[in-house]
Amino acid sequence: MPESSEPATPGFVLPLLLFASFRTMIDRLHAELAEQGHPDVRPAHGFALQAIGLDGATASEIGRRLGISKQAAGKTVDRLAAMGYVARVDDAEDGRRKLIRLTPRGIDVLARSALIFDELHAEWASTIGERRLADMETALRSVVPTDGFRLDVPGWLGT
Amino acid sequence: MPESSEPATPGFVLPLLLFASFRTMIDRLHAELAEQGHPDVRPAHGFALQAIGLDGATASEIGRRLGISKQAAGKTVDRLAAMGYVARVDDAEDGRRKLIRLTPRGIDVLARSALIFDELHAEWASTIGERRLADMETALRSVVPTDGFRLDVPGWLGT
DNA sequence: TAAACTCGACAACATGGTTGACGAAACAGT
DNA sequence: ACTGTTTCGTCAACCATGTTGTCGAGTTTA
Repeated sequence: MPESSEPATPGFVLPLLLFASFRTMIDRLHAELAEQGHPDVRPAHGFALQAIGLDGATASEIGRRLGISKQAAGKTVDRLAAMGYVARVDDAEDGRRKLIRLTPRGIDVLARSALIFDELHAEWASTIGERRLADMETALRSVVPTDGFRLDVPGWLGT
Repeated sequence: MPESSEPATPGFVLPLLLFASFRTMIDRLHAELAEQGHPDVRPAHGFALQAIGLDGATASEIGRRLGISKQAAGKTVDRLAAMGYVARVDDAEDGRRKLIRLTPRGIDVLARSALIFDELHAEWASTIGERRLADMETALRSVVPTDGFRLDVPGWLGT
């Protein structure tokens, strides 16, 4: 058969490469974080902490940002609070709301994550070339729906 | 400060792009599969079916291929069997083993997945250019550890 | 003031993982 | 040929992360 009817690489390879590289980055991030005093943070927690941000957020808002239910967000907040990364503070203006705020430890892990990601990015740039890496990012942007990132990484696989 | 000390894009953007594009592909795959008579297959199932393959495999072997415990593999096989995608058959030569085999329905979903992935690959090639896509795959290969793909997508985020 | 909405919490459940235990079958060494 | 070790599948208990439904309390709106 003519080779033009078959792609040079089977189509299923690309998603595997995308996932493997994503996973490689996240694994290296958490290996670094573990060495820097945050051994218990899991990938899922990182996304939740990002969703909370320096300004804090309510559980319902976190759920909206992550694309999960407010109940699920509340449970994740419970675990983060138990680990000392966030704290609930009552809202004086709205008796229903409880604002989730990052503790200094939570801020620390976010700051370290940003640094580590920059280092990993620089490492990849030197491996595959700054130009090619930038081109890859551009290419990926053009195939990803533009309506903002949805951060609901976990759970999306199940149910 | 000089802009050279700051990457053009913050480092955390790249992993988000990688995940978003992986997710986009998988979501589109399953949207297509749902239309083609497989509405109940979830991403996690797809990986397990791939691990089983046309030759079949035992639960322990599936666990090894996916990087999960044989017990977890057994539970996933239970669900796949309940949905009619696989069947357990006793091994005549080894009384301990039970070979997991794809049913015709299981083979069908694998075949359709391969086709859909090829279509998606072609679509991306026409969007971002065949050359650039091939270059991207090459670049990704060079930053992903070479020791084979680990397919344990679910669960890796948790625990 | 009354109705409607939003918030956080509780309960019950599904799914995809984990570890530990255990009997049955196969294998390896004396 | 027996015995000890390994492997296979399964059961049980548990954890993490989701889901839906419910509900009281507080806020907003008509």
